[in-house]
Amino acid sequence: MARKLDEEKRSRIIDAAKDAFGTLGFQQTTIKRIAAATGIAQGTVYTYFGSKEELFTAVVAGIWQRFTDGLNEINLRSGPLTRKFTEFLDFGFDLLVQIHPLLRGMYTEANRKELLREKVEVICRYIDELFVSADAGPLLFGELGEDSRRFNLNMMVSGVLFRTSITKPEDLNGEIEQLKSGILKGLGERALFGGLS
Amino acid sequence: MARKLDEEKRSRIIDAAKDAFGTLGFQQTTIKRIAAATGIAQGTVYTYFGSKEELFTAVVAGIWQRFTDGLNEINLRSGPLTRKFTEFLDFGFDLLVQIHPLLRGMYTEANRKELLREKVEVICRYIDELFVSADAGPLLFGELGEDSRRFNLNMMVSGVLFRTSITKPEDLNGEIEQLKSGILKGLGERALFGGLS
Amino acid sequence: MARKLDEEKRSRIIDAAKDAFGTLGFQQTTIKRIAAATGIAQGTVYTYFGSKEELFTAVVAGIWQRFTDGLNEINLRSGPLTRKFTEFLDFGFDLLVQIHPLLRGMYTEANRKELLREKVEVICRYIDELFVSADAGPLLFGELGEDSRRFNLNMMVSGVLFRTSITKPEDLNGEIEQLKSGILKGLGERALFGGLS
Amino acid sequence: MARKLDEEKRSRIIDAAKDAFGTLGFQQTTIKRIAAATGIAQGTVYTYFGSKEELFTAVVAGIWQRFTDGLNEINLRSGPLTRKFTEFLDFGFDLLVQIHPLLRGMYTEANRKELLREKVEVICRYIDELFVSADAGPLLFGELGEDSRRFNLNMMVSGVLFRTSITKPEDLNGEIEQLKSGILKGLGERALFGGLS
DNA sequence: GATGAATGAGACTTCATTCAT
DNA sequence: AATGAATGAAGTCTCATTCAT
Repeated sequence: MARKLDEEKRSRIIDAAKDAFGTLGFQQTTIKRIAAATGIAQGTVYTYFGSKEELFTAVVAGIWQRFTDGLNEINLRSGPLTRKFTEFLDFGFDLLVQIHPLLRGMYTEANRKELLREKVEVICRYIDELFVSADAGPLLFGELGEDSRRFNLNMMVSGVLFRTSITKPEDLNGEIEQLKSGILKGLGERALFGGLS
Repeated sequence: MARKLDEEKRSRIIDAAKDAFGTLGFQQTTIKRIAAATGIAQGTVYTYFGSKEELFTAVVAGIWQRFTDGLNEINLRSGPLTRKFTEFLDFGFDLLVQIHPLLRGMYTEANRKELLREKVEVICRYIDELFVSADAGPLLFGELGEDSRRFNLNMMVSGVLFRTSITKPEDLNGEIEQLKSGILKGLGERALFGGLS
Repeated sequence: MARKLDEEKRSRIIDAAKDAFGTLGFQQTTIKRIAAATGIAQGTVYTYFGSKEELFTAVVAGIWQRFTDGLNEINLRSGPLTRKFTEFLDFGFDLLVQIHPLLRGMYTEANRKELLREKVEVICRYIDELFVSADAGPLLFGELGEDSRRFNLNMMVSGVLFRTSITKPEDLNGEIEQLKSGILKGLGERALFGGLS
Repeated sequence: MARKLDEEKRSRIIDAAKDAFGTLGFQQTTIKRIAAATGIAQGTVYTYFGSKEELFTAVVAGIWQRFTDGLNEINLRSGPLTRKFTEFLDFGFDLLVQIHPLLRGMYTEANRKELLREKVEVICRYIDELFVSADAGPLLFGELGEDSRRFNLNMMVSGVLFRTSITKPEDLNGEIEQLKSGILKGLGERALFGGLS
């Protein structure tokens, strides 16, 4: 037998690619750089991924996979809404830190934009159901109707992604803290007004 | 007279650049294309702008200038909050349609990100003051505290920009209609609940 | 036994290579493709042939071997000139169909050209002897002297190879029919003029 | 005004390309090499020719143009068939020396093959008309019918091209001498037999 | 011996920028 | 000041060959 296709190497490439795409965006990232960061030859990247584009897609797919896996796991747990939502926030923002560098790269081409829009939709639906199933819809945005609630939720999620994507890596942790506490503070205030737990 | 000629040529370059950057993004836009669209020689672009990057910045600056000019003008008008805000929305989204293609290009480099963050801040402050000075803060996001109101406002503005930037040009008008009506609907519902006008 | 396995694998490689070189030419043929077609690993090709070039040479050598074997066999048969020559034509053109795709690859490098020149020489000598030994030299190109006859013969053979090599695969059979009938028609007409059989 | 597109530079590129394509074939020839031989930057080649393929085509077109120009000029002259044909031979072979390196490159791709086949057709027609209009058809290949005469002529022209394309550059002059004298000798001998001048 | 992943040189082409005219 | 040809660095991807397994 010859050397086997190395799952670990594949994942090292993805990691390096994630960093690089993140730091420089899709266009400015070079295969050379990714290869160097992985410690392999340029050509070897093409053993694992057919093209730069394919590599990018694989990076995004991997992250999203981890995200949905995490959501499912959280859903299986029992516990009050507050805890579930906090867990969701922690998990989601943790992952966002990792996605962060990639977000920018996703604005660029039509198909990737579509990808992103779709993901946002999924996230919003997840959160909405979380609250509605706990009979706590108003916690989200007060006594608005369903449409308005969903609209505001979508804006909120979109806003988080936007602010994240225009934040420099070194400021990211601080920014995320602010976002989290901003969200939770709003929930808390509404709970006060609405007498919800 | 020569000066006037120059200014006019400079602005023709900026116009062509705006279109091109918009259609293709920063990276894929070539100076050659911009020059051709302007009807001048490639080299001449460098008489007016030191580099592609500088040209991009100038394009953004131009748009922003028009935006703040517009805001000031609206402010000078008198009228009820509702009308002012509607005018603001109309004006802002109109401009957004024009910026739209450029937004993407602004996520890419550190300095551009900072630029964008700054602009968002300005917009939020403007809206907040618009409502607060009309004594209509709660219209925005209910009876939340000042911090939460500002946070939600920022998320809303960020969300609009995010959604806009992941929308394909051909879908843009529809998307903007949805955003506008979503915003106004929320305001309307809050007015009902709060008995505000 | 091991030896036998080897020989068989070697010849399978040659067959795949013949097809590949034929279809795509030397440059565009990849070792990977040949390996895949053979059902072995890329690296294994190098166990049997030192380089792509060497493999190409082996392919040509194999074909030529079959050609000379065929000629010898025809020579051993008895029969009138006409029949022998027709058999030669049929056999030669049959093989040519198989070589066809390779011909192109032989114009490229100096050593291969020399190879080709040499083969043409052999073919011409064979034909000339066939006719001369049957006392039918004039059939070939009329009452020309020996030198001229040989020259014309060489041109004819060269011409066949040339026309073949600029014929697209899908037109090859038609072209060969034309060449054959052109050759035979000439012989027939000369036989009429010269009263030869 | 800026530097003008330089016709002389263009032709220097073509010359360098002719040599390179000839020496190495289409595939192995690199733009880098051509640029270096011309003494310009690699990128500059693309100012004059859109692609390597386009450059190749231009090279061939240029040569063919000179060829047909030459034929027309010879046709305009008056004089006996012998002189005209000798002039044709001299001119044709002179040019062939220059084409020589390119011939190989023309066997490779379908469209180029078609090109070549077409050119051969033109040449044959020219020669045939030259002899027939001088009422000297039999000089070509004896008393054969029209079809056979044309067939043999085509084989002869094809044969010349074939032999030329498998001749190494350093042997080319010798080879051409042999081809010329072989052709002329055949004509001479037929003239003797047929009593033609 | 067989395997096929790894290598890395190198190919074509693009394009921001420069600079001779 | 305007022009646009020239530059050359750089990018993605291919592939013959090597070599660890």
